[in-house]
Amino acid sequence: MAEPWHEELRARGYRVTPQRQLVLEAVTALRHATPEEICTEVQRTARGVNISTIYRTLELLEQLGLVKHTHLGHKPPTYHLASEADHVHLVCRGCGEVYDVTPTVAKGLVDVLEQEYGFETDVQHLTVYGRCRNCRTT
Amino acid sequence: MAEPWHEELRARGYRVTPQRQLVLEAVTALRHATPEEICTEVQRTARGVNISTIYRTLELLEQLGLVKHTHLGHKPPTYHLASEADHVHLVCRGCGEVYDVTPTVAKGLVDVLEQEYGFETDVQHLTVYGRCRNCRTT
DNA sequence: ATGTTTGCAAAGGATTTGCAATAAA
DNA sequence: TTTATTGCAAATCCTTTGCAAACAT
Repeated sequence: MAEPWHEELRARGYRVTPQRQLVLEAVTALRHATPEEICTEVQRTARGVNISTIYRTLELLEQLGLVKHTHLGHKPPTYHLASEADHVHLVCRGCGEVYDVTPTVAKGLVDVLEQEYGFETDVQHLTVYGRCRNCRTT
Repeated sequence: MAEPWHEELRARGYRVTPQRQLVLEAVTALRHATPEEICTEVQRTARGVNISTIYRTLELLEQLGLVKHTHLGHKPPTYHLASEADHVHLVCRGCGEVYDVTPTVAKGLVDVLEQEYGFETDVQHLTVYGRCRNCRTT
């Protein structure tokens, strides 16, 4: 229970609550989960937790730099741990699967945008849509 | 008024209405506009047009392949003409500006994903977040 | 005339907010 | 005790849907 982020919270005048711990655990366990899905996961342990608490907690955790969110197509934003190695998301239009791949795949893109447009790419938020190997053959 | 898509519509049993023409004109004029913004634009000419008509029309026009939509961050989907040359979107986190750039910037990325992961990239739906030249210097 | 399309109002899903009660410090 | 946090309900925002009236063909 002596997790480092507990002190981080208190130092900023926030409080460590069971709800906040559970949300962080859920984000850790689920990877790329929507608020709704996180809520369901949290409620497996603590039934009473309200969806609005989930939203407020995710906002706080993101502010603290513990989690991040991405927009994957139509669906609500999905959250994942910030500490996870940075990755690029591949979203398959066929099966809907989300794959994480190394940011190095985007090196060429990043370099071109930098040189040609002076644009600094946020690689961690890069999402690529398309068709995965499985769905292309079927 | 003898636009080619009019026949296309009728051929499929749909009807050519003022609302549909206005929506297409608005999408043409605005580029990357949300349904809300398109509605406002349309209403400058025809006040009575309802937002639900905008949604239904955009859905129809997209089905016909005349317009496409993209998800740009938090905001509602934005629509643009399908006939516009394909492009990659650069979204600046600083000023919110959306830049269109040639899909060739993604060649490296596309090739790597193809070779390493067997993933077929949908370049037209690629959106890159980051900071534009202006916002980096300021 | 016939069947599509529209405007309106109501329903829906996701997210936010106000507030009194609860719990962390 | 003090004040941040929670649960609840209501409010908002965006989008969809049902339906009768209006319009394109």
